[in-house]
Amino acid sequence: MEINLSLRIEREESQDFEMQELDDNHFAEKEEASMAAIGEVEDGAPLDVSLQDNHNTGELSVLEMEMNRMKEENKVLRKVVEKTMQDYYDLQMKFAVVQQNNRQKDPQIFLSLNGDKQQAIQRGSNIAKNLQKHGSSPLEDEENEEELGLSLRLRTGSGERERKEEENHETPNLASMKNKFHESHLSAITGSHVVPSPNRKARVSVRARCQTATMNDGCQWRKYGQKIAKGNPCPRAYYRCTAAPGCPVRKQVQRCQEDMSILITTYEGTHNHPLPFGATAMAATASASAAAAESSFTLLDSSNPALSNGIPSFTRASLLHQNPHFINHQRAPSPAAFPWMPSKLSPSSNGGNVTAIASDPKFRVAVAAAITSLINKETQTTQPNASSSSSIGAGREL
DNA sequence: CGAGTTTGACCCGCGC
DNA sequence: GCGCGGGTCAAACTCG
Repeated sequence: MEINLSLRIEREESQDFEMQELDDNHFAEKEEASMAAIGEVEDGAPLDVSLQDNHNTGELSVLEMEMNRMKEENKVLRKVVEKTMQDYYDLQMKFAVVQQNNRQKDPQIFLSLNGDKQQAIQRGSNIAKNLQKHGSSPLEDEENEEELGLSLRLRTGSGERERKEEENHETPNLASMKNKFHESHLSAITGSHVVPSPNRKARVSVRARCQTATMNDGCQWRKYGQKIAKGNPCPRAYYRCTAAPGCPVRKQVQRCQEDMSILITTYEGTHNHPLPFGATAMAATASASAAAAESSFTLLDSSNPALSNGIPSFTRASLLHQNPHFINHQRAPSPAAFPWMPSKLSPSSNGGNVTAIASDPKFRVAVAAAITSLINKETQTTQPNASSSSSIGAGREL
């Protein structure tokens, strides 16, 4: 199974734009008010002292009113940001569950963020269509990824073959792309021949336009090796997660040969410790993938008491690994709980690319669209369940 | 001095 | 069996 999450991020973040617009309005209004005050002073040619006092106090009151209004708006904006984060986290949890349920049905999931919300929603409906047609072709993906700001690919297939496919994907040429196209369609037609291996590890490949050496994903990494991979002059760097001792998660970072501005980061394994909120976005998919691999064995037993509340225990366990607050609050952890979290949950904060993505309303729309299409498909093929309907609700709410 | 990076050596799987 | 290539190790080095 391969799930492809592609996140398209426009350079101009809408929220930033809105904030900017808001600020501009404030400045315009403020300027207007002060200009009006000045105008009054200028119009009133004889400058009486008491009159000037009146003007000063009037200006002060106008400014105070402005400040109060700005405070109110700041509060509202803060609430919006908080709600966005909370919604995203909830969706993330639900997505992991849904993805687990669909692991054998859907070859690819494609999320995109590009342009306005309407486009995102339209793309969301395209997702559903693509899903019904065994997912978008690799060629389309390739074309799409050319436009990408960031793409997230999740795979749970067995090691070497997929690794080679990934190599092909990273250094595409016409022949290999043709082969891949043919291969994927063949496998889609004849059914998946990827036999789950007990030793396989979940791999999540993220492609992002990034000028820095590595993408800031909220985690703590230590470099342990570097290699020049064949066919790519750019060295591949190997990182190990050092956020907790013994954490098995590793990542490989390599620049795309075709476009040096694209950074390909491949994550492997599941974190054995709580993650900063930003990092959970990627870890959730990796963990869900790992859970899917595990489920091949644990779910074989229908009498397995692991299932409760519609959430398989391993899924909940993996969620708990990432966030111990899941049971108690089912929402984003407070910064106090995780001191390394960025204290300001604003899209423009330096908490990492993922944090910015997570708080992007377009991302929410795209996630909602993808989840909705997934669930729609699921309800068509299987019986509806409680988590699905709640997810739909969440999706619609977004 | 501890943590992180660099880099050559080594291990292992795979194809021929 | 051998060579190749990807992945990892570990000593040396750097940096704060």
